[in-house]
Amino acid sequence: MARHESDYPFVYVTVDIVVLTLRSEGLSVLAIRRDQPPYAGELALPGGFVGPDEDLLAAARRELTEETGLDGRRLVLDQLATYGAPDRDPRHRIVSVAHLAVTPVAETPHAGSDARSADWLPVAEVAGKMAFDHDQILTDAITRLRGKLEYTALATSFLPEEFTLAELRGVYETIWGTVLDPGNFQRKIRSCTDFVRPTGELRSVGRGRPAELFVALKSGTDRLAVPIIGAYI
Amino acid sequence: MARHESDYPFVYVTVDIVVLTLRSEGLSVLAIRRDQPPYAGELALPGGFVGPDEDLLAAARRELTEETGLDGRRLVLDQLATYGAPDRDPRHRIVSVAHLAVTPVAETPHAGSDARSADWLPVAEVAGKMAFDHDQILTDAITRLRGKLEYTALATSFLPEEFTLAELRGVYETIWGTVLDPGNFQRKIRSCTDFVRPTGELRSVGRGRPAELFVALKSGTDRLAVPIIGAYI
DNA sequence: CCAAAAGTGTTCAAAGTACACCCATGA
DNA sequence: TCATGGGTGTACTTTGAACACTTTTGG
Repeated sequence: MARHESDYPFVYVTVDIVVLTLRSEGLSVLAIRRDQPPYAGELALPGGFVGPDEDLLAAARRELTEETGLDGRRLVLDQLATYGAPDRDPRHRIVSVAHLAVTPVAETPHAGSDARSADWLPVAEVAGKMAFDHDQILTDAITRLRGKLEYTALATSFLPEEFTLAELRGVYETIWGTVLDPGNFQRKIRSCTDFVRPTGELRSVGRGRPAELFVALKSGTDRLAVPIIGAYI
Repeated sequence: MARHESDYPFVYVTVDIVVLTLRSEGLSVLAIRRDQPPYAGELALPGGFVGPDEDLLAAARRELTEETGLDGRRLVLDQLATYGAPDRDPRHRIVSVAHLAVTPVAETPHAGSDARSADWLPVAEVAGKMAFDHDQILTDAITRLRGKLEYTALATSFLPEEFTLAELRGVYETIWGTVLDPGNFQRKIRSCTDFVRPTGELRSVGRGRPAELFVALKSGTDRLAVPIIGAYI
């Protein structure tokens, strides 16, 4: 602080949100198609300016609702990282606080202001095609997600309130890109006393023995006492 | 983005840096005593405004040098989190991007502009006594540090270029607040092929068999193939 | 020689892995 | 009854924890 702070230029501060969900096509991200320049017509993450008296997390939640109409109640949202390269936006100096959100099988989003469309797109499909530095933000979000699956209850945030262990296993398999042994997975999850709880009800899906239903004991970002698998990859 | 961005107010963006090192008193943080209001005379983290065309990380490195005179070369620095509660600074709306830095046994810092003094203080001594939301930032930094020791090479950043395994073990013991078995630690570290490399030289300190010297194979924030201990706490 | 710290060996327990096997359902 | 997915049993392997023991120095 060599000079007084009023000598320093103001900066625009925005929030961007990487909303992830699982669909039949795999891990998908909520992307908007920009209506206005710069990058008009290109894909981008939902986001917008932080209000003058607004907390960063509140701004992220508000923007998400405004731009996509997604209901924020069962949504898990927390801060990812902040991106502030001087040339990341061609118009102004904009520092953006990126957030990571996870939501259960998604309602269809509807485009809000400033966006031609808002849609779920498989992450493989949008990779390398986003405006600004949003490709980097998406990459960082997925890396963070893979890590968080290990030591938090985040996997349950991809599922509805009640789910089977096969569905939970599918979350890990899709996001980690691995195949997990159903029997060992079952034992591992049931042995964690702070992760999920069986409801006692059963659900029959097509052929096969009906599966027991479970509910999550923790919210998405809460830490588990024991990590779930033990190795990244 | 309901309105055009120029309708939105500007925000001040700063960087704050939690610089940590190990001294005889334990884990210590670089704290300045503020010269100007608000919070004049109180402890705070070094930090300052981001320049108009300056990257966030570059701003953190510059501020650290300006305010404390610390040489940034062997310093490991990366982003921690961003703090933006509307009332976190009584003067203006300030969003601060906090950074975590780790440095080997420290030179004495000298106070720079806007600070009466800059000093290493044990973290237990400053806890609960800092200006703004800097107590929270410090707490978050230490939590992050404890986690990063597990899966990155960060522990070596607390040590000079050459160190013994006993010194490395001391880093983990101090920061985790645990006692580790010297024999098991030795085997564990030597079995990681991507963490440290013995130089072949020995160093004798007081009594006891001389210890082999090691150098780090990775920079502080690089991920290790195998986590070091296996349990947080 | 003795104390102290470095480093190695050995044993035991816990956790993860592989896979065989039984259970319950729909077609 | 057969295929399919849920769930359990079990043997094997790997990893970590505890601790005895040897090595190498300074006093």
